[in-house]
Amino acid sequence: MTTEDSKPASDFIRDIVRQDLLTNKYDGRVHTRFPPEPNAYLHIGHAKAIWISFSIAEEFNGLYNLRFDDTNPVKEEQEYIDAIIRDIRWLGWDWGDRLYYASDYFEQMYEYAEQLIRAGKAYVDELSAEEIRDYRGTLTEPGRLSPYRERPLEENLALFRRMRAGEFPDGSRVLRAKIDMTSPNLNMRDPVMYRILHASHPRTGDKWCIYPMYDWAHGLEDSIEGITHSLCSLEFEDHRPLYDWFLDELGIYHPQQIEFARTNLTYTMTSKRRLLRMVREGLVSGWDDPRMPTLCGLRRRGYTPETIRTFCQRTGVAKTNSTVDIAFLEHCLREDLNQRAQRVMGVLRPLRMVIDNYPEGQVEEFDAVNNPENPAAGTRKVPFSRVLYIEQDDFLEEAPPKYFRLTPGSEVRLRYAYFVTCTGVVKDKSGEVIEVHCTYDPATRGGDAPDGRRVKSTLHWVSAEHAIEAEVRLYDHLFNKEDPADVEDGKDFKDYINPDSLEVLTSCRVEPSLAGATPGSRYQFERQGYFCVDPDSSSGKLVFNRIVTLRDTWAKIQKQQKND
RNA sequence: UGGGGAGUCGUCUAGUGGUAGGACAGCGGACUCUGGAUCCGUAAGCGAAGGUUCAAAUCCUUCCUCCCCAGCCA
Repeated sequence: MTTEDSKPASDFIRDIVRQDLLTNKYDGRVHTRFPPEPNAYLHIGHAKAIWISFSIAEEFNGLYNLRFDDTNPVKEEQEYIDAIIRDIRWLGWDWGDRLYYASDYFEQMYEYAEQLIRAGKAYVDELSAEEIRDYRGTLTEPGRLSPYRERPLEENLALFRRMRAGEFPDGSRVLRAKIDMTSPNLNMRDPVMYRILHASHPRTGDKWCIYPMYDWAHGLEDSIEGITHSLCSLEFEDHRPLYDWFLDELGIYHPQQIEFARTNLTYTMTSKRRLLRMVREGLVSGWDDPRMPTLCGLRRRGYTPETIRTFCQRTGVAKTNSTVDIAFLEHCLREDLNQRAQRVMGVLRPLRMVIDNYPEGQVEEFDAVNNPENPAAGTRKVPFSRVLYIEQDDFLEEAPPKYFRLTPGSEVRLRYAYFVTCTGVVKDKSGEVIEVHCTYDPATRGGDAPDGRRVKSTLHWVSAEHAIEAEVRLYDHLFNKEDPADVEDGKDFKDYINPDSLEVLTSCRVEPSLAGATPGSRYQFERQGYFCVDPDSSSGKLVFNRIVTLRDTWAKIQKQQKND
């Protein structure tokens, strides 16, 4: 990790683990797991959960498992399994041979269920889903006992076996734990352990028609794998008594569940349901749309795994609900990319510049630094000629205060090349400037004036004759509301989608050294931002995604001037 | 109005009876062949009220606010 902080993270979970190690609670073992349900793609929030579980195991010389919690075949698909594996690998985690599936434990879980029935702690209920809900009571009123609650053990056993055998239709019966219908914790009011689902499972096919519920399955999975610290998010706090109850009643190995707060990001939506909707309704191009907070989206956008891991570490672990400013993620990104990205010149919105006193047909090559943060990255040659392209933003006929770029009569530096002075412009019929004319000072070759005169600005440029065309996709936040999940009455989260989150520029010009750049490679276009070659690129046409802009103090000044 | 959690600068986070610190964002400045990077400076916080104590973010009491739970989802 090049950018990860050197000091080890410390938080309340690490404190607990340290304490457990001290008291030898699990024979000195630390073993965690990340248990995704394969019903969607992973997003930045999952990256945090993965980081918490995996980095803790790593730090304490423990082990970590990747385990698919595939207990609901109605929603789960192989596509998601494959994507999740790919994404976690990309983040840089290696679980060795410890890739598991809850479905591999179905038989064992079934046996445990029979054990509980024989112990008089579970029963087959024939109430309908609606009735069960009704019998459960409310937050303030206790529930009522199901009329099927006191069946003889043998009858429960027989019925449960027939459930497994497929003798009953979906929804007709469930297996319930017999706990306490008056518990103030609703999860303890005889929770459902198994439901009948005649659905084909991505891994077990049609072998099963009863599937375990989360609360019943999860502790068993942890127990079977010998997990020591089962880390999950806050909403499962209420479920912990149930997690404990099942394991205690069964008398089997008992890991401890510890809950932490999820990490949210401003201007970002991480609800699986809504992300799925955006994909299905075509609001984005897919799970890997570079605007998506999914790991594959961030990857395609150009984020590095190191950035994400650093971000996870620096935002910390706590039990307080938190929403981190996305600017912090972007800060981690820039910090990382600044160190590693090769510099290059690219003009997004080309404006033709003619240097009138530069010899026609002449071409010079200038040495350009590949990465000022890393001298070992060396230099490259950039061709220069009489006709160039500069950025439209870098010329203004009437310059506002503090505008240091090119303006009639002003002198600026063309990066690595010469000082040029603007002598005039050419306009089209509508009065739009379509060409600027300059003269250059041959004495400033390389970019420095021997007489010591200074310019206030340095512009990037490309030689018109040598530049290659490219498409550049400019991204902005997908939502224009700080908390898009906070949907006001009568609105839909779609109302908060930023209509300007994507701008496609098709006639950009980049320096010739970029020819042959491969998808996934990242560059800094000087003065503009970081860009990543998109897989949509073909041999004849480069497509870049803007990962993030450079910090832009001029944009800030402009904003202030606009407000004044 | 049941139960479970959480409240420290705008945001995230340290602190565990002894000077409330860091980071991002903000503001100001230096430097600069990227208005980048870097560097320096600056403003800003213990949810409230009582109590214990020489001393409280920290311990006690009461209150307030926010989040989660009534799936045969996870």
